[in-house]
Amino acid sequence: MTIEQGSYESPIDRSVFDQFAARLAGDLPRPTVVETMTALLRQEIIDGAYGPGTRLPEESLSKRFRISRHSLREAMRLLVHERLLVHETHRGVRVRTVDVHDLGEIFAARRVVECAAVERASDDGAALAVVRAAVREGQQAAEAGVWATVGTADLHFHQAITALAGSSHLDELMRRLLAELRLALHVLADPRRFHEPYLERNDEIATLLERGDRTAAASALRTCLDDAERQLTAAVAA
Amino acid sequence: MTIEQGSYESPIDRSVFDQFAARLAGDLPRPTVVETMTALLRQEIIDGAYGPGTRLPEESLSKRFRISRHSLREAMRLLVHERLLVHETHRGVRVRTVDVHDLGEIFAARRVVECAAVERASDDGAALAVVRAAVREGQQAAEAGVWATVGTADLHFHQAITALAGSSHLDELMRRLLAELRLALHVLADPRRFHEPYLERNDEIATLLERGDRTAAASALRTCLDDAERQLTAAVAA
DNA sequence: CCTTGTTCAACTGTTGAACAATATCCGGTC
DNA sequence: GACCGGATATTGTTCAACAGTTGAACAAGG
Repeated sequence: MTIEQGSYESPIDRSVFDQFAARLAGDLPRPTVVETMTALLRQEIIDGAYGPGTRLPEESLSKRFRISRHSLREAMRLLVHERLLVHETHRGVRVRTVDVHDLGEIFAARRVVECAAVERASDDGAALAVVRAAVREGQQAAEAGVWATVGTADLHFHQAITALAGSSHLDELMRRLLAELRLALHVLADPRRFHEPYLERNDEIATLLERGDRTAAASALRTCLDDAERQLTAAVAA
Repeated sequence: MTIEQGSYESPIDRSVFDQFAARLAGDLPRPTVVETMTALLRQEIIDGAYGPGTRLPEESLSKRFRISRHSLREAMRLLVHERLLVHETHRGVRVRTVDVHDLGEIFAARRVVECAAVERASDDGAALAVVRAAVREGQQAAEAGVWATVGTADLHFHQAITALAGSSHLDELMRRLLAELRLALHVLADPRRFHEPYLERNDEIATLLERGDRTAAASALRTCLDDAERQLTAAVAA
């Protein structure tokens, strides 16, 4: 996997921006330009629209979406804060590249948070139902053969696991960790080979949780995380 | 405790800004205006310079520090992202007010993270030394009678506890949780009465950790957190 | 008395232009 | 090929301007 070092160029995309703004406007008042831009950029980045390390020059991007440099800068600053972009003074921002060390830190945090969530899970039927739903989401995507969606479902599964702890702060932390992790997922050569085994393993974890056997669930979860870290580390190192 | 609803006004303070920038410049190249402003505002907020709910109008603040509205906006947006400020479209930003519900969420996350850190602590002598140092910092501040510093030392203690997990992500989460918590600490009528008992309790936890008795340490820590939450909840509710 | 416009001042959201500061590229020199 | 100076491109920062909203004061009407 080569590292994309160029910078993204494109003609005017104001329509994409407006469309995204409309989608955000689903509920409350018209979203702000900065809010829209932040959400749009975030989506594009985690979708892998700009390979790791890609420069995002202020002028081209602001022209592309027909927004001012100021609004764009505010949006990018937020994404830097979320660790999806990295910023160097007078050198601009680039899409974050997740290296082996980063992976280690991500999984270290995940082990603590997810395992704790499982061990201390309250008997919350609703929260467990979300876990089960994520498992099914993955199985259906697998039947349809859409392996990218299987990957997304796997992230949903772990987000649901975290939610068992009932802490919005931990939910938010996991949201960011998984977004960061998704950056690394783009380097996978064979998504199916990576994701498929976890369908059954997640199913088993969900079943153990439904039976109330938290210790066994935590143990299985920990093994999953260890394996995933090993595989991803190998993939990223290559 | 009355809730400050006014907005902060003050004459020009460019000197304060420059001084802070110089302090930040200790190591690397001259810090950016936005970086400086973010750090300065963050410090002022957690020091309680602007009571909870205080409005921070863009124009007065930017004039006060002689920086542009844009730079100020970027700084404030970051602090909103850190949950120290809250933002409402067209209504500006206010200093966050931590209510009883927020306290519950903060402590729920702290219980998970800190207890997990203690239970899974590696036998890292350096990390334990930091814990011990925080205990001593509190004891010395108590001897000097500076109870605000005792409170700060207590936060350092819990930060050091979290560091036992060896995860930069968890360290960062705890940094934010404790910053949020500090907002609530300002409502304490009698800091000494609140902080003093924890000097000995923290000492005991550190001792248990040094002996390698993680289970007992985790148990003691959990009790501490429960008590602190109860006290703070009562204080905030009043 | 309460509710419903109406008006106005204050503030935020957003943009464009301009200039300073710095990094990067490029050609010349040794 | 390594080092140096200047041209160029980007980022950092400010100022000025204007459209949109909010909040409050106030008038009109039931």
